[in-house]
Amino acid sequence: MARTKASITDLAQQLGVSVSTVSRALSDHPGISDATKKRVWKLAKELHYQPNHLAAGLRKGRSNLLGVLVPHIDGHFFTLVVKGIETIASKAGYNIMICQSNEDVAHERKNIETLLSAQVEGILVSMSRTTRDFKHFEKVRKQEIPLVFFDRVLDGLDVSAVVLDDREGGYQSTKHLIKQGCRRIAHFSGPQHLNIYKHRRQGYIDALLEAGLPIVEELIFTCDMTLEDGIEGMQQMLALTNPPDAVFSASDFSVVGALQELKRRKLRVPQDIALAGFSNETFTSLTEPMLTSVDQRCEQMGQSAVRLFLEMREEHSSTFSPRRVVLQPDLLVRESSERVSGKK
Amino acid sequence: MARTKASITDLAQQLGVSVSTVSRALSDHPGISDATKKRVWKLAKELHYQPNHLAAGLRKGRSNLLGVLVPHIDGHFFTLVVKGIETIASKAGYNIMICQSNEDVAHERKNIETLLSAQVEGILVSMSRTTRDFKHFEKVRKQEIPLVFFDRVLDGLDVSAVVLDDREGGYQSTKHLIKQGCRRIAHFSGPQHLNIYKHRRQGYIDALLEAGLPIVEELIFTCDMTLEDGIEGMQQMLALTNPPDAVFSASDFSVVGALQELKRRKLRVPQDIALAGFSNETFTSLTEPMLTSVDQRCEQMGQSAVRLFLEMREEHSSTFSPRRVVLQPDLLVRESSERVSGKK
DNA sequence: ACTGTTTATGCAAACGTACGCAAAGCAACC
DNA sequence: GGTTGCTTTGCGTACGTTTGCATAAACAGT
Repeated sequence: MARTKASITDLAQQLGVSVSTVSRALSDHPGISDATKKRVWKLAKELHYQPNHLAAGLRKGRSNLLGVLVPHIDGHFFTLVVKGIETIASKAGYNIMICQSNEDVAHERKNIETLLSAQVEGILVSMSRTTRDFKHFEKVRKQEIPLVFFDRVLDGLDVSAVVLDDREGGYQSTKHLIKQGCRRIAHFSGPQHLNIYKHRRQGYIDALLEAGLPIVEELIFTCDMTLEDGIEGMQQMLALTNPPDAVFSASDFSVVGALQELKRRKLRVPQDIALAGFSNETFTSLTEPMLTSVDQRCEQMGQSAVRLFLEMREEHSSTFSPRRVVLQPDLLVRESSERVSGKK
Repeated sequence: MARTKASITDLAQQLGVSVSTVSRALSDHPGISDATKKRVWKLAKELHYQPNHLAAGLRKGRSNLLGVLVPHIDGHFFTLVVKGIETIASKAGYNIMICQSNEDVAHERKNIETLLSAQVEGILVSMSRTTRDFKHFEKVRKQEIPLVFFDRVLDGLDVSAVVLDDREGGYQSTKHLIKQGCRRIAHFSGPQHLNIYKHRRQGYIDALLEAGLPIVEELIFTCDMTLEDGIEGMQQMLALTNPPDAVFSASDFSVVGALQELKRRKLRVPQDIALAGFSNETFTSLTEPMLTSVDQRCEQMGQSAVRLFLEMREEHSSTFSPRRVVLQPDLLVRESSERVSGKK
């Protein structure tokens, strides 16, 4: 019948009341008689009335939209973060709009623009790998829209962010390896302009120093953290006159590469070389031996990011001071690093 | 300075022209002189003017929003589908709004409502596990909003959908196992009210029949497809007086369970028992032996879904007839099922 | 000097909703 | 009967855009 959607005005006309009355009735405003409310609700059902959030948003100056900008949606990490974000956001009455930057600053810039036009009330972002400056984010600030970074942040920038204590993760892993009796611990690290890799490496260094062990340059392999990089890294290490007795990799993928190479050479893990990765990817508990790794609290990270946004929203922009949430990593010891069969 | 966002009206006032002129200048309308356009653009930059999509959408009756409703965002499959969706959608100028039903019909209903209020121009949905009827989707249809299902669909329903040819996937896997010399092939299957599992099982049956092999009830294990289920299933199979010589599992998780159980018992894969899974999860190429599996074309599925939406959008609703896209699965043979070391 | 065409701009009405401010109706009170 | 107070409703306007139609100016052709 009515092919075009019914609006609040249609309801008003058919009921012989004013639009305001209908509007208020629909939102269960106290100043409307129960009789009228019921009439309105009834007709609304009949006409399949569908409130228009765009219009409401325009009028109220609110969109109930939360923007999320990530490098990409595949993979373990961002997926879980997004899940955490969606869960909390929807509880708070927000819908989320997702964009991928594809690890490209240009895309990132465009995405920011898009999100702003969509009138999002806040933006949660993890920077692309190629992002080195902050200009395009300044615009967000200027509009006084809450901006929360997660995981990937530009260091030394006064912004709200929720991050993992990557240094601690690196520190704990390495310390654990030391406790297992390892003395020459190699480290596979990633691009150093990314805070996460820098910090994981720092943790590694701190643990070594604390134990009075030397920092050996040739034991640190910097790469892109793929599985293939792991294979290559392992090959390099084994070619040394004095090979390591353990590897702490800043990524689970490269540690799997290392594992494969070791197996190919019939070396035993952890007896000959112990392994520890980072991220607690699904597959770490499916390999043989199972891989020690660090859980990044992905889902919690997403949740915290939303909560941070909600807090910022409450505050007057004058009072505003960027907050930072640091999540504690969770070292999961598995077979690949358990040399001492002893109890904990 | 200007703490509140600048609107098109502000631009108009400061330039001493009408709003319509500004509006047209911003959208590069041909009927506006270059001189004026430049003036407008310049001031827009200066004031950090940000177009308001809500307002524009309201006026134009378009939101450029595409709703996506999935059971959950974690895991391999939906993640990649969403990635595919986002990629194509954003190319077509659409933003996506994501909701999770958490495998719960009640949630699903609420999500549909939310998406409709947000004035999405289409909805891409994969049903929750607990959804058995279609009522809440009827509303979407009534509003003449393109509705596209993917992966999980109610059978026998006249809706647009993009699905994998699950029967073919099951058929190919089983046929492959037969070709490898297996004669007693077990099947781990999932909830039968879900079309995907039903079809994979059908493919399994078809392949057996075609090869003149009997369908043995005790070789079919129906479960929830977790890793633990896989372990249990394998135990049941090995307890048979006449155990199988291969397992085709409708999920990669349960096939890993099976693998673990076999290893525990020191049975060799694929020599004693060959294994094949489904979904091509990341870990399938990281286990030992690597697992044969079926790729579901996740990303392509997302892309096709968007394309289907775009087509539906073009058509007059009168001409409208639901289309169905069937993607062909891709059998990936790996070590776990390669008994014949021969060339292909 | 007249019409006709082009080019550049403005007017005003929408889109669907929300809300401040009045006003109407009605009862109760001194 | 006038004042007060309460409940219920309506009027009008605003949110920021877009767009059909009208207008004005400029210029060409006869």
